[in-house]
Amino acid sequence: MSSESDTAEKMTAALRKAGIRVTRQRIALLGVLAEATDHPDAVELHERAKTVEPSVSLATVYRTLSVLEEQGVVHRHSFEGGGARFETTHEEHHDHILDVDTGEVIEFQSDKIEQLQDEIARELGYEVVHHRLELYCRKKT
Amino acid sequence: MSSESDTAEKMTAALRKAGIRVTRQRIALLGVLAEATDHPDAVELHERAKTVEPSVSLATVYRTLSVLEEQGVVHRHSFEGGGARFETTHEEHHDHILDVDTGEVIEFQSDKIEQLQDEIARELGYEVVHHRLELYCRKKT
DNA sequence: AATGAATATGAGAACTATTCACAACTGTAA
DNA sequence: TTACAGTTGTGAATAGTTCTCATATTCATT
Repeated sequence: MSSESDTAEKMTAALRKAGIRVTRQRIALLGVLAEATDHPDAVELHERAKTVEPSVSLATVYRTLSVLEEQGVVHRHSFEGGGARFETTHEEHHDHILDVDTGEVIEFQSDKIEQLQDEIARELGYEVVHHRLELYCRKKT
Repeated sequence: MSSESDTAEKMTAALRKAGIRVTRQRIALLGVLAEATDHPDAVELHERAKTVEPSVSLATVYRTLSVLEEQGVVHRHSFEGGGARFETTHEEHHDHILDVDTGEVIEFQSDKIEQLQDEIARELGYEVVHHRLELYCRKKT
């Protein structure tokens, strides 16, 4: 199991390797991303980053998130309602259950579904580049 | 197999039954929705509706689409990139493949995937209210 | 056909999430 | 330490959608 600082360092290394500058603002954002266990949006990440590096602007948060997404170190999700939400890619691939009452996000993973997706695409002459699977659920009574 | 006017009439009936007024603008929109075989967005639906009823405004298109969604006669999709796109609910439930190169939308249906989704949710103490499954694909070479 | 009351409409302002333009600043390789 | 390309904050701009409000329309009742 890797620590938050491990995760942040790995992301930093990925940036350096790609010739992308590691600025104070980016360090702050990488830090909050690494320690986030939820799926925060850009405004929330901005709030958190400001406690570390008060100068960070929201525009920079957005710009940096796009850079990080391009570098493959964060994933952007667009769940129903509200803006995009982010998480680091240091975990295994997974999809999401959204609790429609509480807004809670639960991660799950199903090889079978992934396989079926590939099969369906293949039969239609396609290959899956990426997918989006979200289950909007309610707690069973 | 039902005709476009059947579909439009069913939608009209649903509105009447719910005590919702059937206006010229709504008739125009229901018409274009019924005959659409693609997945148009609000602006596109507005264009099409204007050819039938020139007075329709974009605001009314949006308002009516929300009403129709509440009444369960249209589905709203938020595919990656761009705004919401709509289709009538007169077909069987299905999910979508999006061709990442051409933007083409292909419909597919998989009972197995649906079952697996229910299973996964159930194991975690949830029941699926609705889901979103989109495969972003590229044509196989 | 006329009435009336609630509902729907068009126009444009407002709003939300995000990106852009640009002048000033800063990380990094030399 | 310098040089310069990449990055930043600010505020303006954009896209998609919803809201406000005065006017117009639908439709059940007469």
